Amino acid sequence: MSDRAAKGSPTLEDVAREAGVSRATVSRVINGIRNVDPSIQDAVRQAVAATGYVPNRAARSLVTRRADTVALVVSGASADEGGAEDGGGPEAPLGGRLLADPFFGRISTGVVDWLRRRAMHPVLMLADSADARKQVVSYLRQGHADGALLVSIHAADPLPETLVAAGVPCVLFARPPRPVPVSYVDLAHRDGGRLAADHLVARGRQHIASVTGPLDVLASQDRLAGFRDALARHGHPYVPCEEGNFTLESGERATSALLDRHPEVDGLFVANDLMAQGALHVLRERGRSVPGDVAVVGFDDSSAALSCRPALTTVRQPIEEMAAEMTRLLLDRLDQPGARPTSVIFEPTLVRRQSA
Amino acid sequence: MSDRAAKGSPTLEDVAREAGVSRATVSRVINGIRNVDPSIQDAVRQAVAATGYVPNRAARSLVTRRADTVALVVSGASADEGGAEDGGGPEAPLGGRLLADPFFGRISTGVVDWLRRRAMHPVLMLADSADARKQVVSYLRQGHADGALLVSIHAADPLPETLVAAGVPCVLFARPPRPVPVSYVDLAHRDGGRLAADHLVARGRQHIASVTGPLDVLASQDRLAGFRDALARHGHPYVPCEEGNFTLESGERATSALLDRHPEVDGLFVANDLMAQGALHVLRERGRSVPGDVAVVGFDDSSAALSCRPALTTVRQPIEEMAAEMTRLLLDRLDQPGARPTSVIFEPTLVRRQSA
DNA sequence: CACACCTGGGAGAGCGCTCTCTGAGTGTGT
DNA sequence: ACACACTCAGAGAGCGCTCTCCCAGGTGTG
Repeated sequence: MSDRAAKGSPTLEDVAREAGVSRATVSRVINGIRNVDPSIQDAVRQAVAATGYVPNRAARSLVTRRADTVALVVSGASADEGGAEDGGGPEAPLGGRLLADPFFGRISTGVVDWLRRRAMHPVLMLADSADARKQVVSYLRQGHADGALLVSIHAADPLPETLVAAGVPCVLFARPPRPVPVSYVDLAHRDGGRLAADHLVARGRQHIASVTGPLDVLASQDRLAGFRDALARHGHPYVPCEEGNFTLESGERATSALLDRHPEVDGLFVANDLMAQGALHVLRERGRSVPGDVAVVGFDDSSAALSCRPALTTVRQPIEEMAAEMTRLLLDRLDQPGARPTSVIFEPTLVRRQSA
Repeated sequence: MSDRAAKGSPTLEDVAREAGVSRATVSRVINGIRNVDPSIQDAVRQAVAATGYVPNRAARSLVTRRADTVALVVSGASADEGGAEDGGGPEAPLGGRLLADPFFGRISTGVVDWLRRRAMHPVLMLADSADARKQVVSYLRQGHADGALLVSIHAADPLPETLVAAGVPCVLFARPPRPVPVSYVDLAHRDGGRLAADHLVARGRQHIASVTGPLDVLASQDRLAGFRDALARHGHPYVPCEEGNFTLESGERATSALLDRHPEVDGLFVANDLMAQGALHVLRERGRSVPGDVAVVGFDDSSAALSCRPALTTVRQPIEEMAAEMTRLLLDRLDQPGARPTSVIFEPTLVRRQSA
């Protein structure tokens, strides 16, 4: 069993000798079996078992020019970069916000789940600075991975274009900010905003406002646009807004500001659950009951939605399924490099709980 | 720039021709420069730039027998396995609890952060079933990764022993349940328990109880043991306990049970922050003020500790640093395979907030 | 009965890199 | 003056695998 430690693991050659056939035949049996006599197949398989043979990945990759690995790149700006940045609110002491975000956990769950059916596993890469981005590109160009799953948040992120230009097959999570010939999965964020608006109106709310996500993020813009459109159709021409940056603390701050300016608010759409949790804190402090005085609708259906009291009514994003689909698209792309880019858009759903 | 797509990227040979030297010399320049004339070094570097050369990882790995990659294995039982399992509480709808846990996010932050200084990146693997575990072992034996960082939760997990037996260099996060000659990092969980006990006593609490983690997890046992020992020293011979499984819902359930049996409780140590959040919910429902009527101390200092109201006083586990150290140990091990296994134990600290 | 055709298996040429070995050139010691 | 070390660059042998030939033997056809 510990041949490996012993003195170099057995090679194809060893197996071939053991089975009394040629290297080529063993190779044929191990990969898709093409025209090999069943009795010889058996002999080879026995020899493999006897020698404890495991194919050497590097040698195979060298000739097939495939790594059988994909990169999962989490991209976003960090402190050393320009662009919209939260200054490290109360949830930042953990350092490296990107991976600590439950959002990322849900994505990797979906990715890993799908990949391992093909005995593949993702290489985790963080692209949070110009340097890191360079590293990612070079890593991919070295052929260590066949393609990339790119989770990019900010609209200013150059990585999607860079990778596509470098000829690296990739699939994005979320529509690229500028048009790029690349596949992606996304959520119909506008529909999500509409769902929230319809629900608040159905609950009889008259003074409806929103805490938005950072407006340099496409998803935030779309959620807000969908929300506004739907409210307009319900006869609400103006929607008070305050911008947050998806952190708990920013949700508290934005909600406070909103209530100061518009104390009459009785319905609130918050662009993610974490900020919605912050909104609940502020409302409680101010003695406003939820959903009695103010109904609150969140977005994501993350674990935060369940750990609040009252539990959040929220717009669910099927992140795991989206991540799985993203992975599927990349694998398809690798199987047939010629294919045209595609996009798959998922529909959000409203999850009703106590807050609205 | 898109040489790659063009027709096979340039090889060492191409660079050598361009620079007018031999392949070997180019290789010497590209790796640690050993005895190469400065003027020739320049020529080679220019040729590299001119051709856009990027070394082929597979070819290099084939001869060096190093993959320059490590695996980050997250191991734990899942529904299809025996062993202590929560039935999928309210936080489970996301599927695949393991990666969605913020705990994992913090670990990967620490790992990635350290690895990329060496231009390395982790391959993410989930070992949540016998099949998946087999896949992990085979993957490592194929030489796709040089070693493994193993985050294993349950005491019954066979993976640590399997990997060590297979001769795969690895480092564990948390002490292995059975003695195995392997390096690991861990927290002084007993000291954490003691910290919580001392704090509750200092706050003048007389009736102190605990919601524990699953007792098949070493860390849970140790936290409880340390807590009990310290209380005994303070003259509290008996500590009412209720077992949870680290989920919010189990924290609620355990706290309810505890309060039913011991309504006099005025100090509570909960073995992780998520369950502590559940405890706060129950206390609020029962009209017990925190910290007035009951003081609550959590464990971890996760983001949950900050999103509660009142914010949790908690025992901080420096997970990112522990993960970074784990990574460092593995890299050391890879650099000098002969070295003896080591262990590094981190000290917890008490973070005081509102709940106690 | 000669010819083409198909099937199953072996021989061998690389994939792109590293690294040892060899040898030419340049100093040093006696 | 010669032997000796020492420095630096090239030649070339693989690492373990895949895959394209190519050939042997069996089957079908005119």
